[in-house]
Amino acid sequence: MATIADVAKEAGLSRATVSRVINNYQYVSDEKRFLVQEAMKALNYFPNSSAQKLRSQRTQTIGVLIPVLTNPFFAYLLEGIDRIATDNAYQLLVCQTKYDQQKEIHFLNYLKSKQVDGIILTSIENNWETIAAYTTYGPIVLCNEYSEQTLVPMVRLNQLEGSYLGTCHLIRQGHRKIAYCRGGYMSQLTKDRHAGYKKALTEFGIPYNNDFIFKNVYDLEDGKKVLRDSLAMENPPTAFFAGSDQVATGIVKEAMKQGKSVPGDIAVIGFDDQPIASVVEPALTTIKQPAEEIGYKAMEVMIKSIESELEPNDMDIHLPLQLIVRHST
Amino acid sequence: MATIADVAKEAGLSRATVSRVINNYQYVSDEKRFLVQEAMKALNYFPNSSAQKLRSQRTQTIGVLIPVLTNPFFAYLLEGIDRIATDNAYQLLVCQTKYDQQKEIHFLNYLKSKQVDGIILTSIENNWETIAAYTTYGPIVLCNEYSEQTLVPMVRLNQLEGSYLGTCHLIRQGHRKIAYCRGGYMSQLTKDRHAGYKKALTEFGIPYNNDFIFKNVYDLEDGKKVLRDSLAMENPPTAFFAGSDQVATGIVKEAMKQGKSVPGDIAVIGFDDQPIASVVEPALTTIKQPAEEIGYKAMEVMIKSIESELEPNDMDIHLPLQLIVRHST
DNA sequence: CGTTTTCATGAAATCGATTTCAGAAAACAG
DNA sequence: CTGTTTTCTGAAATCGATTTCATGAAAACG
Repeated sequence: MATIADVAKEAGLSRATVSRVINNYQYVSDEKRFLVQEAMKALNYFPNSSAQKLRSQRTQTIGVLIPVLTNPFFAYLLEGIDRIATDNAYQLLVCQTKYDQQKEIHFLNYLKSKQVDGIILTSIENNWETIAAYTTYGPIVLCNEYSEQTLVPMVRLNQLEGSYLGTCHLIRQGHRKIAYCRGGYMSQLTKDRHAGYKKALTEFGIPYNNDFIFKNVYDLEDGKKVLRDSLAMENPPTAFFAGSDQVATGIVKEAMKQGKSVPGDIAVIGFDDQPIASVVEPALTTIKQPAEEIGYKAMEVMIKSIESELEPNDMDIHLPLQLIVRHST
Repeated sequence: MATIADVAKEAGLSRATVSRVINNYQYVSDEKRFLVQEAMKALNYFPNSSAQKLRSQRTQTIGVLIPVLTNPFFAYLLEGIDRIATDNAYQLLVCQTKYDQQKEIHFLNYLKSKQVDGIILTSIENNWETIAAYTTYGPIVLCNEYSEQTLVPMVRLNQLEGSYLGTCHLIRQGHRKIAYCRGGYMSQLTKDRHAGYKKALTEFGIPYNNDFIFKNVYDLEDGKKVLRDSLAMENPPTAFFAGSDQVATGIVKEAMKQGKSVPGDIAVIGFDDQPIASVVEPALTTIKQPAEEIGYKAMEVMIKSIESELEPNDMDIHLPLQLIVRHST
């Protein structure tokens, strides 16, 4: 593969001038510019990107840490991030953490090795102090998941309001025994959702029942298990608030299989509004999260961060959540 | 950020020795190795990855070209690729082509700029000669999509057999008016599927009807439209063979909405066996494609390619397809 | 017309690592 | 005890670009 020196020789000019043409610097005469371009074509030249990165100290690459690619919510989030990245000539290094602390640290170190210009976190596995330490090495943007601090920009939804809305909806449908399904680790997002659920119960004077909290629930199969477990209870819940549409779908499918009617016997409400939510029968009532939009904003803020154009109100961007009522409630 | 020179100074040794410790070269005395490690810790040193890549001419990065991230089939494919990549200390540069020729070329050029060590193609947008020209610059592996050549390794399924199996199944259920939905561009994969469909018809003496071929059909909404269009036909098909579970789901949902019974009035068969296939009611009969396994194999072959350990039978790996009969037929 | 800007180019330094080469010290063999 | 091989280390070259600095020519200015 030809190098910049080869091109310079071919064009009868210096490496500096070739470099100027590559980076279209304004003060190059049309004549020389043409010579360089011809030489580049003749030699089929492409600049070595590692050399460019090393010298310029810019990688035009953003690391995106996501738990799992196959979760549609994150796929859409990534789609949003990618859209803005592509428009601005940035590349994405997609890093799956699989909800693992070590992996998260490993990927954060890409900032230290200058492999990426910045990192977008869509989930948080380590405690905040650990992560905060990395802000010295490059911009970090939080999206979807968040933390109670103001050190790095965040793009988020009001999760408390989301679960509050959903729970109120269930209560207004007459339910008083409402189960709530969540993941394992109590992240800020999880805490807020939990708080919204509790707030609704409290407002309507419904006692909080710890037996109605299902933990470590992530996917469709987990949802099915939740429903089966609940039926084995002495005093089972009549409504379920799931942490994702996958889980909600699992609950609905299993309920139907067990001969229960939805929403007659059991009401279910999901989170996300993924395509699956309108496919399952009955279609899911759900809290819509604008995944792609979160991605757009996060990447926009990241670019501003890199170009030091961050404004105060970029630090905490809120996007609206929306209750979508279908037929599962 | 500290450099290798700082570490060398701190440890009272040369840069070469530090480098040897980083790359754990065997001939370094325990004493010096320890000194270097201490110095690295003390300075919180991480090697600059661009410098490493430039000097070693290895990026440990593979470019993966996929049409769209939000299509679950490709998400699972990517998941498979990522699994093997992670296990072998490779990173993935995920590149969405959005079925665009220019973008595909753009990403292939990463090979020329030595930004990636190799490229995995999961779809093909340009003609084969164009792509073949890039094999000079680094290994290319074809996965899922393929071409009738033997220049680069391929990991694929017998698509002809897949659609043949599916069509035969529909015929055996008594259908003779069978529609077939496909995308726009006639790739080899699309051609083979089409051939399998035709082959089944021919074997059972059913005439091929061009009106039953629906083109440019990709997602759920397209599927719904197909069903509506078909109902407007004078002599509508009684069965549909869809190119993906998304499309099949759209057909099923719309059929139910239009008051048709599935599979009573209309039978539908999908492709992929995505999660959605078992969620929709009635659950889809489909041709299961082992997406993750394709990803595993593709990345394994890529690594072999890079390490020049490719064997003749790695050049064309076939994985089995499977007809899964559920309730939509 | 002399002086200051602006434009255009090249030589050389630089980014931060790895690798080659050469030589010293230690281990081993005869 | 000498000669050979193996182990260990450092100086310097190298990977392939960009950037700084210097310089001369051309244009603009008063």
